[in-house]
Amino acid sequence: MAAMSDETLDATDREILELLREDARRTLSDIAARVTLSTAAVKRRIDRLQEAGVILGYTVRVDHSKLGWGVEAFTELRFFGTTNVDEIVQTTTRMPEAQAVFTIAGDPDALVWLRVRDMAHLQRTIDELRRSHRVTSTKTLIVLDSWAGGEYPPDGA
Amino acid sequence: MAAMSDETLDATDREILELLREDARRTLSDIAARVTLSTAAVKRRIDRLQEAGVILGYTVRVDHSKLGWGVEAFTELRFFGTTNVDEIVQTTTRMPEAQAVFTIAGDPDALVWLRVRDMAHLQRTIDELRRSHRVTSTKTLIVLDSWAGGEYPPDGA
DNA sequence: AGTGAAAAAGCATGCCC
DNA sequence: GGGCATGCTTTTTCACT
Repeated sequence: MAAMSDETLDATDREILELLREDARRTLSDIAARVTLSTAAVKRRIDRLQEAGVILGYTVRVDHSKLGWGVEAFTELRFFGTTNVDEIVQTTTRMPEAQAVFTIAGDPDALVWLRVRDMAHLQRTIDELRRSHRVTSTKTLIVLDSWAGGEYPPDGA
Repeated sequence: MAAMSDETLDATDREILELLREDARRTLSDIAARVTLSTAAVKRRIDRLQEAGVILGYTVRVDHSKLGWGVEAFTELRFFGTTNVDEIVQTTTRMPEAQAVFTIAGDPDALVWLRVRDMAHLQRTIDELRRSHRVTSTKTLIVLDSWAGGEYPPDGA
């Protein structure tokens, strides 16, 4: 939760993170050329970022609509007074339809990012959400279009 | 938007995608061993998935709180009757605080996923959102905790 | 589509500045 | 913290099944 254990990142570190965000498969030599450093120096920096927990891992970006999961939605959940938040997250995250789960301060209590095949599937998924917790109400926002990305903070930490 | 141009993915393709989702830096030989195929065969499948647009790219997962951007929120936006949706997305996506933007069917009109340094920064960011469009109202959900991940569809497309 | 092997590219390490 | 040189691993390509 705090800043980096030892030191704050410098401009080069942030540049490297941005390059990896764009394409995590960039070679060290490619990155090295762009930040005007040697491959060894870049590798040491990346290792340090990984060690410090700034870099959590690497993943592939997939076009889910190409896989037939073309419908995206957000469902706002409200619970009875004392519902265990961990329990919500635990059961929800096991659903293959859940992309992400956010517990919220205030109203609603949680926000679930869903990805499903079609509207019928969405209906079933929402029903499942309602059943699996002590839900008092849900509201589902159906996504028409989305944009994801965003740069890294250009200024320091 | 439709399924894969040529053919549907088989179980091995989905297994490879899942392995890459867990860790996009796995070597071909590592993947090959897990799916009991040769590295060359795995490479051709991955190349084909990329060619087909199923694989969009590779990215790094970062612990934003370690970078000092520890506050996450969703802001629901409502606009005047005829506001150009593209315009909303265009201007919002230029903000470094915007992680993602979703246009929504119904109410609200859009959902913006924000990541900011602190509450003061959140306030400024929401103000900016309100100013930059013909916004009639906003509602911001502050994230207490989040979980992201989720498996790939285990069944075929 | 898959395999196996050779060539090319990239990575990892040790040593020095 | 950075660079260079070197041995090792991985990727990439190709001929063959």
